[in-house]
Amino acid sequence: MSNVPKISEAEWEIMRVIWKQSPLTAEQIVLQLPGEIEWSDQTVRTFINRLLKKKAIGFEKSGRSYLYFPLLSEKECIRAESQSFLKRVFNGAADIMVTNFLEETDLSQQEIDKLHKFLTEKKERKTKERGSDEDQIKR
Amino acid sequence: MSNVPKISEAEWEIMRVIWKQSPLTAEQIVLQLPGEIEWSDQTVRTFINRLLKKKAIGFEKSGRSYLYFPLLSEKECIRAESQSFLKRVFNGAADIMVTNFLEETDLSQQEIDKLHKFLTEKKERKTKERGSDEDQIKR
DNA sequence: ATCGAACTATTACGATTGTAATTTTTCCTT
DNA sequence: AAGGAAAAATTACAATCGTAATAGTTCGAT
Repeated sequence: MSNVPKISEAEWEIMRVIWKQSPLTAEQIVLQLPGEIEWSDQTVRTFINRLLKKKAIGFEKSGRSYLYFPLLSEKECIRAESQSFLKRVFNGAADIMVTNFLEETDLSQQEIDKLHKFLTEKKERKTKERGSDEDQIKR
Repeated sequence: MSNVPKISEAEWEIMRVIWKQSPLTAEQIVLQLPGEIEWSDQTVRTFINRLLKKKAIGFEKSGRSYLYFPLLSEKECIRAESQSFLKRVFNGAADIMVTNFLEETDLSQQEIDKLHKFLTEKKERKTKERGSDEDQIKR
């Protein structure tokens, strides 16, 4: 499992479009790309082809053109990239990484609240779990 | 400001060593690399040279060899890489990214507590700040 | 059946990266 | 001063990436 190929920066843009909606033709993908991006059609098609070669997307024929759709889920790609980033930059220490982000990023009040609540829940869940964990260890 | 060059995965390993302690000779760097890494001396020296070219590190002569030291701080490199990762994978949304990490990573009780506390403090600080912020806006 | 527009596929090319080997320089030792 | 070991600098080479241009193919209209 988890043989996710490396998706390059440019390819991520393509994937994001396809994940949001699929299947799409190459032309539709070009149209759906964020406005800031100014790639020639050919460039986009190159990226599409590379994603095909990497089996990150697939296609089915439809008239003269192809309809592309994802073969990898956004979740698994995010997970793979996150792992790689974590390892590269933080040597794998997720908590340090999160702390750093919290320190460096200016989150809004709402965002902080949301995260705080999320952690409160996670704390509780974890506490409850502890019983069964120990059972398993003791076994 | 913030013209941090791109540090490749392999180069990060070198930087981590130099950040932990410097200045170091090339040989010392080789020795300080984590055991899992099995690069030939020449490979390491190639990476050192690339880091020199990128102005990520500098050196001073010492006998027949050089003593290398960082020109970029760990903090600024982490910040740059984090920004790039955030943009590439989460399209810039820091809160989503953190939530995702919290969901996906199996943090220990202690780590969760620490983060929870950190957020509690951040929440309070933010609340206090609000007064002066509004003052400034109202001004 | 044919021709052209629209698609896809192939090729290009310089930069960066991982991984070294080879060449050049430079102190230290004799 | 000379020779050699060790360090640094240069060169190598295939893979990936950004950025296209060009070549090949195919469907639809005449």
